[in-house]
Amino acid sequence: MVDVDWLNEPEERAWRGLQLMQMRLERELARQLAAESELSYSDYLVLVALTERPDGRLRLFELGELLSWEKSRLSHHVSRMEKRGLVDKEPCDEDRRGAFVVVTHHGRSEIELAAPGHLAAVRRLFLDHLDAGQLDQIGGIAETVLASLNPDSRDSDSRESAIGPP
Amino acid sequence: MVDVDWLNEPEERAWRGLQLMQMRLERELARQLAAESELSYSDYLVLVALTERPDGRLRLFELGELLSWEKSRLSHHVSRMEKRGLVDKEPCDEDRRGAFVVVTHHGRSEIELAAPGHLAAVRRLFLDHLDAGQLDQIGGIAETVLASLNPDSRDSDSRESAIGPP
DNA sequence: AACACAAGGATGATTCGTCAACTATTCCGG
DNA sequence: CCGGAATAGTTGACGAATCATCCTTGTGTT
Repeated sequence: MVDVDWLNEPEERAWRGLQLMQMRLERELARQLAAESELSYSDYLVLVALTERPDGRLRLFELGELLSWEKSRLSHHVSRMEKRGLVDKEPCDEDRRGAFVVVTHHGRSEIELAAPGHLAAVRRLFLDHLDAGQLDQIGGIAETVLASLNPDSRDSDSRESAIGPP
Repeated sequence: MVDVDWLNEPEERAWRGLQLMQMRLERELARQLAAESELSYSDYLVLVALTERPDGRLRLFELGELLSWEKSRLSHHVSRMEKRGLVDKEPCDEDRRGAFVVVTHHGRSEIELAAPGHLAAVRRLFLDHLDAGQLDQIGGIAETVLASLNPDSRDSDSRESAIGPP
């Protein structure tokens, strides 16, 4: 009825393909992690971020920014992980509102256990199908798109609320 | 400690970039849909699949395959959509176990209302940053990866359970 | 100093997705 | 025609994500 600016064929192929691919990959990886470790994919991402730090610790809000997670999700998730002994929460002295998340021994051993299988799966399901040029293409595209999403001081879309930006 | 076959730089850039990009895009699109319509992103996908059919109807399992959703998720979601008057469920005569999902008037009008804004967002956030070559690259990569994921009669990874395939 | 306001997090209700188990029908081999 | 398997879909329980709200501490203004 209404005539809309639909996607043309290559656009649709790229967009839908990407979406479907991503969903299937994540599901497959989640499945693999669940099967071969005690970690969910989310757990894995948190632990990766932490273990990449030399001291294995991050402020909650830093972790949230790294993962692009909402603070509420992060708070809930970290609490669950804490209950399972994968991380600890420690108060922060410099800013007494804040807290650190610290990976525990158990957390480290779990991710060291999980990583090889996970990485193998990432290769098998995804990376192995790409050549170096494609890898680069993807990397570049992702960077571009992410950069455009990022609020590098942008007013996002405060159209009619452009009343009082001090 | 354990030395694992970590991703090298271009691999990591591509893989993490893609993941992050996808998450951010979906969040942004979900946000946009929520703001400008009554539909969630999932609702939108269901309605697109249905309205692409000339008769606006699909068997549940067909819909499930199209979206790559688990049947349980689909069942729950369609029930919720039915309660909101976006779709109907109709029994199937040829196979009396089965059922059709049919888009309603209301469903149609909601998606016709939502589509322009959504497509505009897809363009603004994603497609506009790509040239034709990149579009093609992405499409091809997605196809390849999806093909390798698909169980075209494959035994997936039944390694040691290769005992009794009748 | 006193105030409002922003930032870092936590919490509880609700919604959504997944898992396992279940019903009903159809398919197929004897 | 019968009995077991596979298929279509539902259901309930649980884990996970989101939303709005709230509490505490920092920051900045006057």
